[in-house]
Order: sequence, then C-alpha cells, then structure tokens
Amino acid sequence: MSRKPRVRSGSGVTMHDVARAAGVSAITVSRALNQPQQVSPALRDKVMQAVDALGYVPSRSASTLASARSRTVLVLIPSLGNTVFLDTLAGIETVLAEAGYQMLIGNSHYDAEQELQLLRAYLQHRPDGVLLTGLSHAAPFDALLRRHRLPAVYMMDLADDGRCCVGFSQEEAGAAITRHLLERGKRRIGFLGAQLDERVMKRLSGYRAALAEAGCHDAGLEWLDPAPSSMQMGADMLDRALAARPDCDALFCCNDDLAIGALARCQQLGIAVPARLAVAGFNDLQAAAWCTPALTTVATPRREIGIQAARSLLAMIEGDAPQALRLDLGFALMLRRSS
Amino acid sequence: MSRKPRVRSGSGVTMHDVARAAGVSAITVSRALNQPQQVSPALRDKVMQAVDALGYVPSRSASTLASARSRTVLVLIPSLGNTVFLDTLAGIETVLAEAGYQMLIGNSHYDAEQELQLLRAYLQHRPDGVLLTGLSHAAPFDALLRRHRLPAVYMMDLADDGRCCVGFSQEEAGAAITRHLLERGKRRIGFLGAQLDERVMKRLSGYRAALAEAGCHDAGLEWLDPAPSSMQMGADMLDRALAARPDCDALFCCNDDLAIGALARCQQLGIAVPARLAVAGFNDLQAAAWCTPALTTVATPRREIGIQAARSLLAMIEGDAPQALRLDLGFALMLRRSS
DNA sequence: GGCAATGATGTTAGCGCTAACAAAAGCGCG
DNA sequence: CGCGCTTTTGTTAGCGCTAACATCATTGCC
Repeated sequence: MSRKPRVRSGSGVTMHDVARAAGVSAITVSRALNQPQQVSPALRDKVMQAVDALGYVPSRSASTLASARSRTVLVLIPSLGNTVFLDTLAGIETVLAEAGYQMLIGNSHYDAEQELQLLRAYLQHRPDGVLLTGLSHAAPFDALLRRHRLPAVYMMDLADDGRCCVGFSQEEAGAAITRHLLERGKRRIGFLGAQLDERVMKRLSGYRAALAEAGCHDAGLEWLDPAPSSMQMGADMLDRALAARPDCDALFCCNDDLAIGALARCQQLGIAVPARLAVAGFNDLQAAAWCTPALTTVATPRREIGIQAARSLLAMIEGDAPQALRLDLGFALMLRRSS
Repeated sequence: MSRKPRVRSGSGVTMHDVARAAGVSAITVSRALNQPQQVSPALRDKVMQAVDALGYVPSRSASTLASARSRTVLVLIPSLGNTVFLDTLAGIETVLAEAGYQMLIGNSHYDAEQELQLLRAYLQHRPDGVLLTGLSHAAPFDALLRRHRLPAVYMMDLADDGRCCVGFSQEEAGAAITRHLLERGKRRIGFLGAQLDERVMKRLSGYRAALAEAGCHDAGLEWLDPAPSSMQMGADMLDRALAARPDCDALFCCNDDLAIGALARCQQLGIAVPARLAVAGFNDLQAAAWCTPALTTVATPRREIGIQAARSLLAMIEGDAPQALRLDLGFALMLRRSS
C-alpha cells in the first residue's frame, strides 16, 4: 500500500512567518490579534498588514493547546429534525458568534446512551462549556460533566436544584392549554403523546393536574406512544382515540406535528372542529397558523431560550455568575380556530 | 480587576499519565488508541484498562497539532431553519460519525459575504474538507478554498466543470413539475418565487423552458421576491398574483412553504383547488402530504445527498478519487390532490 | 547457528501557539 | 535629573500529542 503524502493543512503560514514579515516577535502578533489594546497602534498596523499580505489564519488547535481555552461550546440537542431545537440553535449561534465562540452540535436522537457517547466524543475538543436540552440525563453523563468541571446550562425546562437553567414550566404550559379547553366547555379532553421524552411527560402531568382540578380527569382518554412523533402518527392516533372513545370532545396533542396530522384526519373524516372535537397542539410551529382550521397551540420562546442560555453559559465560562440561575421565559397560548 | 484562576480544561489526565499507569511509553498508548492492530493484545488491554481507570479523554487539539489532521469536516448551509438542509445534515452526520470525523456547521443565512466570513473563521480549525451547498460562491471564497487546498464537495446541484458534486438537476425538476401541470390541461401557469437563491432561479428557468416548449410562456405570470420564503409570504403572493392575473389557472411555487401558504389562502377565499387553480410546491416537506388539499410537489433526495456527499469527501480526504465526480440522485414527482 | 526480515516498543523532536516572567522604554514629578 | 511607575515588547518554556526514526525481540530459513 502506497503511503499518502502528508501535507500540512492550512495555507502553511504560521504566526512566526507573520512576525518575521512584520519585524516583530511572535508574541506581539498574538497580542495584536487577541488583545489589540496592549499593542501600540504602529505595530498593530504593521502586524495586520503582514497578516493580510500572507493570508495568515491562526490555528485554533495550537491556541487551545497553549491557552487551555478552546472558545468552543458544546450544544446537545435531542433531534435535528425538529424545528423547535433549530430555533434554539439559531439563537445560540448569534450570541456565540458575537463572542468569538464556536458551537459544536451533537444530536442525541432522544437517546440517553447516545448522549453519553456524544459527550465523550466531543470532550476531545475540550469545550469550555455545555448547553443541554432537558434536565434529566444518564448518571454517568452527569458524572462526566462534573469530572471535567464543565459549566453547563440546561435549556427548555426549569430546575430547582441550583443548576443553571433557562426555559419555562412544561407542566404549567400543559395545564394552561388544558384549562383553555375546559373554558371552551369541553369535558372529555384527551391527550395524544408521542416520543414521551421528559418534556412531553411534564406536559401530560400538567394536563392531568388541570383536569383533576376540574374534576374530570379520565385515564382512559390518554394515548401514549414512545415512537417519534410525526403528522402520520397524529392521524393514526386520532383514529385510535375516536374508535376507543367516541365521546371524546377535545384533544391536547403533545406537539404540533401530532396536532396537524390529527386535524388533517378530521378534515378527511368530516369531523367538525372545534364543535364536535376541539384540537390543541404545542410549540406553535409555522404551519400551525396555516392548517385548516388554524391550530390553537402554545407558543414557546425557543429562540430566546437559546440566546439567554448562551449568555448565561458565557458568563459562567468567564467565571462570573449567570444573570439568573433559573430563568423562566414563560409561554403564550395561541388561540385559533381549532378550539 | 481580579484575575480569574486558570484551570486546565479536561479532567487533566494526559496520555503520559495513562502511559505511566500502564507501564508503557506514551507512543504505545497513542497506537493502542489509534492503530490498535500495531500493538500486542497484552499491552493493548493494559492500556485500555488504564484509560478506563483514569477516565482519559484524548485531546483533539494536541492530536491535530501533531498530526496535521483534524478529523473535522466543515459543512456550510444557507439556513438552519429549513428542513431541507437538516435532512442533509442528518445524512452527513451518520457517515462522518461512523468514520470518527466530526462536523462543524456554518450557517450562511443565504449570504455570500457571511459565507466567506464563516469559511475564514472555521479555517482556524483546519478542517480536512468542506461540504458546500450550491455551486456558486464568492470569488474570494473559491480562492481561499484553493489556497488551503481543501477538498470540497458541492451539494444539491450538478456542476459540469470537474468539481465533485452530489445532487440533482434543479432545472430538470422545475421543468418536470411544470410539464405535469401542462398535462393536467393548465395553460396559464404562474411561478411564485422567494429567496431567489441559485436553486430557485434554476427551477424558474426549468419552468420557463417547459412552458416555452409548450408555447405558453408568459413573463407576466412570474412573481419573484428576494425576501426569505414563509407560509405567510405564500399567502400574500397568492393574493398579489390573483389580483394581477385572475386568469392564472395553476401555480408552481418554488418551495413547499410558499405553496402551503398559498393553499391555505385558497381555502380561506373559497378558491377551488385544483379545478380553478392547481398548486404545486417543491421539496416534499412532511406537511405537504397533510395540508388541504394534499400538495403536489417534488420529492428531493436530501438525506441521500448528505450521505453520498460525505462519502465522497471522505474518499477525497484519504487521497482517493470519489466514487463519482458528478452524482445525480434524481428527484420524484409526488402527485397529490392539489393538482 | 547466523543472518535478514518482520514486528513490537521506545526515543526524540517539534507541531503553532500563549502564560509567565523579564526587560526595556516612556512618563510624571519633585 | 533621577526615582518609581506604567506601558510596550521580548524571551523562555511547555501545552499534549504523533511522525520519523531507532532499538530490541522474534521468527524463518538455509
């Protein structure tokens, strides 16, 4: 087997080349780039000129190795296919980019074991901090975080144990939308749940609490399926639910995908929404406002969660305290035609 | 200002610690981890035991610096909010993860200048290769790629100039869906376009070609808006189009977002779809099958594009030729009720 | 048994950068 | 003018790893 020739990546220009070209020492180049105010304007200009002339691009690896700071943040999310997390990612990105940090994205596919593997793999990059989705993670996962003394911010939900978190109360939100259905005069309100991750289960428990409060909780109106949610699944679950309980007069779907599928199925079957069956979703995806009839749902501050979580994490990385250890960004009911 | 204490990140365990614990030299640890077949089973076991016992996590920076290989691939996409690119990312991820590579994701927001900045920023990580969306990029962008001798694979479209690309013919796809509308007996077929990126313009030119072929191209039936596409925008454009040309009998929307918005507006206005106005979209998003009426659209092999592009890139990184320099994965018409 | 070929392990040097300290230059003020 | 002070620049060492070479043991073969 012939050995492949080894070529240094990058354009091959190092900080020393820049230093030589500018007639200064390497450390001056380093400072001109990283702490410009510490270098006299004259030298700074000379350095910058040399940088441009040579097309110098600093090596992050060398910098990380020498300074023990990677200026990199690890973001772990459960799914790349879900708009919810993308909005959050977009928010994170704006904050990190501005601060000169870069973001490593890990997709755990809603699997605790995979999440652990991802953390292990990405630790090789020595991230300065981690942004996590949800509060509960595998025990070895938490241990690994602690062992590496990694600042972490938990997104999407609220903890009460001193961990830094940015989100809203999933339980409260589930209760709120259920109460809205109650106010609309519905009494036999069903729950469609898929994926069954931590957040879905909390919405479910909010739903139960609200119904119990009103004295009309009925365990026979809950349909749960651990498979990933999709519109197809929403349609299928609607069929199942109505077959089992034709008296059901409203449905709270744990997310908009399910709700949109259920709604479409109602259209096909000629079921009057909301008169015969009211439908509510969760997340307020773009499509929720555009299906027929428009979907009542819960708007969640996903982008803002990303922004605030990234800010808190950067503060922790700098050794400061985050603005708030427990940041509740709330949610909003979007009341539309489907209820 | 008090100086923050500096702490090495990572758990602080280095390869030398592992070597000492296992009673071997550092290079043996390195080999046991990276080229296990070069180390005798006995030593390999001892090393692995020490690795586990100490919780050693290798430092990617040090490895990158010493070996001039980062095992990292840069992926540049125009948008994080678009499911199209997410499916592609998911495909890329599976291939890269399996090969032990990691993926840096850059979001250019459909902006050539930002894309250039991103490349510059991410070059600091010395990626071993790049996956790009679309064929045309800023001139300095191409120059930078060349200067750094970065293997690149272009996704989503097909080039004829020797660049490695994986995708399908946007133009052909645009023509195909237009021909379908012609076959349905429509003659005054309009085009709704937003974003107006390279791919949208190619779909437009396919649309024009198909109509010219049939002798019914009418430039007055094209509505183009450079703003980002959304369902809201689809609804607005439908209003505009019908106000300007009430004789329009079909619409090819450059993507499903626009089409779904237009379709919803038709529902609101009581316009009969497809009898009075047929509607077609592009991409086959999940929601396309679930709107009312179900949307005719073009299914694109997004995930497969990611997979094949990543495979080709890995081959190029290893110094081999990619399986095919120009890989056409085709597309499929999804004919549904809206036409 | 001796010698080359093969395989397993070790030694050395250095990847490109920055922390920490050192030195030099400028500055204010009595 | 000379003292301490701040500001600017430089020197040294080493971050954790791996390529390249060196060394040592093993094996096969005549």
